[in-house]
Amino acid sequence: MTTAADPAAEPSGDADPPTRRSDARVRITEAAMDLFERQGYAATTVDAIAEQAGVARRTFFHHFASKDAVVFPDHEALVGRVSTHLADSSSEPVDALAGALRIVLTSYLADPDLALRRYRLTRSTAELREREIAWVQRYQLVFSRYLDVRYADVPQGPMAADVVAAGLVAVHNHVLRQWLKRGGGGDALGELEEATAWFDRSVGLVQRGHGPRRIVLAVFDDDVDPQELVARVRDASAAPR
Amino acid sequence: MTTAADPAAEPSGDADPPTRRSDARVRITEAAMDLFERQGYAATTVDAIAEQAGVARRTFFHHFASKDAVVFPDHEALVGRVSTHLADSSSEPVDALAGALRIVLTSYLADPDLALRRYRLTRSTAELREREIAWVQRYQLVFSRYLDVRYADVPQGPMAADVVAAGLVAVHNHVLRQWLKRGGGGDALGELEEATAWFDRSVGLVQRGHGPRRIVLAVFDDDVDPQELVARVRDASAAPR
DNA sequence: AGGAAACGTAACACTGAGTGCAGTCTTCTG
DNA sequence: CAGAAGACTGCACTCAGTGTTACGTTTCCT
Repeated sequence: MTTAADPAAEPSGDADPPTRRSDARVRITEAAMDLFERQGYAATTVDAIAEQAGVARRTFFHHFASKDAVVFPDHEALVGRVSTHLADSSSEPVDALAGALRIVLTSYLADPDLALRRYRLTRSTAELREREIAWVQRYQLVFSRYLDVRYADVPQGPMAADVVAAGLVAVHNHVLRQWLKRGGGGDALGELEEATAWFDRSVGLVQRGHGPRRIVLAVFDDDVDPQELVARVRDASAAPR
Repeated sequence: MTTAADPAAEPSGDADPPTRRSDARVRITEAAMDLFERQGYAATTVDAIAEQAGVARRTFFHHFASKDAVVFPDHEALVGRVSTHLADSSSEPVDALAGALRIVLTSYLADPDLALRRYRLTRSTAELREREIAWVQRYQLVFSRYLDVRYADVPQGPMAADVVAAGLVAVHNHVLRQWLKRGGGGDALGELEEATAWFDRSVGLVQRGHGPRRIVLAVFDDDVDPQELVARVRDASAAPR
């Protein structure tokens, strides 16, 4: 069994000679996803994946640390990209984090088909769900550490950092899940933008700029021109803090 | 090996005959924690645990579904207690959830020694950390489902439910972690109370009572008596919504 | 009390994930 | 072309987890 050196699978009609650089990794992921979907995750052995990929069993474990890692092949790289984005960003904390969420969501949107297959798979397999949760926690930890520094001076800083990190991750996951549930349609990135803005508005912890939330006490004559009153309130609300 | 029926371990000087109901479970957990702490989690085999507990290997798996389950023996029951608490509670959503957090924290506080041993263990073992995160997610899901119903009418209801659930879990974990980090001292329950109150105050999503956040536009004559102005503002702020 | 059901425990055999190691083949480079 | 680097393979091994059957004890029912 595991008949090695079997050059059978090459469906894509490429003209160039078989550039066998490291397509093994790709073949393995495709074979794995295919088998997982058809037989279920638990019923698929690593042996079966290796055989279908035309690869030795040991080679599977050279590319992926475990059977479940094949379902989330590049999360590690994504965490890295998010970290560097935050390290390089100089904008307001919540804006930087919103940018980080955008990076993550975009990576899902880049291949909707794969995202949906993974979604169906994780929905049906408790083990994979746990693994995914562990990944999400990685992002949350990165966020929390990032905010810890910026919230150093505010009263409940470290706790606020944890809460805002958890909240923003929840926002992202909510938007992503809605998108997945409706089969990948609609403007998920727009919804994320809207959702982060909503979060920013609704959660009083965010510390945009500096100082506490403003309260404007305006005193007018009771015969003030209504139009002028509206204009003044508008200007005061829109003014930079 | 695995010398069975070895009635050696009975350190507690009970007078009654060895009521061998299910002390095997207790013996297993104690043996496991002991070996995990001394040799590390990965280096301890289930065989070794069973042998030290004076029990057959198969018996271990009759009591615990997996090697890691022995570290979190009664989380399932705790999730159940939290669920029923929420189902029975008729107070304001956030108060009910604060009560749920109190239940969870109290269960840690009930046995500080065990909590601290578990903490050290999970800190040093990635596999156990993942498992713990999965448990936390269970609570968050229960919270989120609970809030989903109560936030059915507000604009961003489902998302607010996710965000508040995540935030409250983060609050709990923060308080718990602080308590664990300082070795189990101080009034953790009091801190939790304070922290949930702070969350309630700071997060505008909480929807205590009903209706959106108020904006009061007050118009006064410019020769208003300052004391009267202060009094009126105080009364307006303190008024029930 | 006698007997049956329920349960905890035990022993055995088996599958399958993951690891360590030693060796082979491919490919890139001087 | 030789040689180094790295990808791939084969094999043997450990250990987690499962299914099954069987045995003893406890408990509960008649």
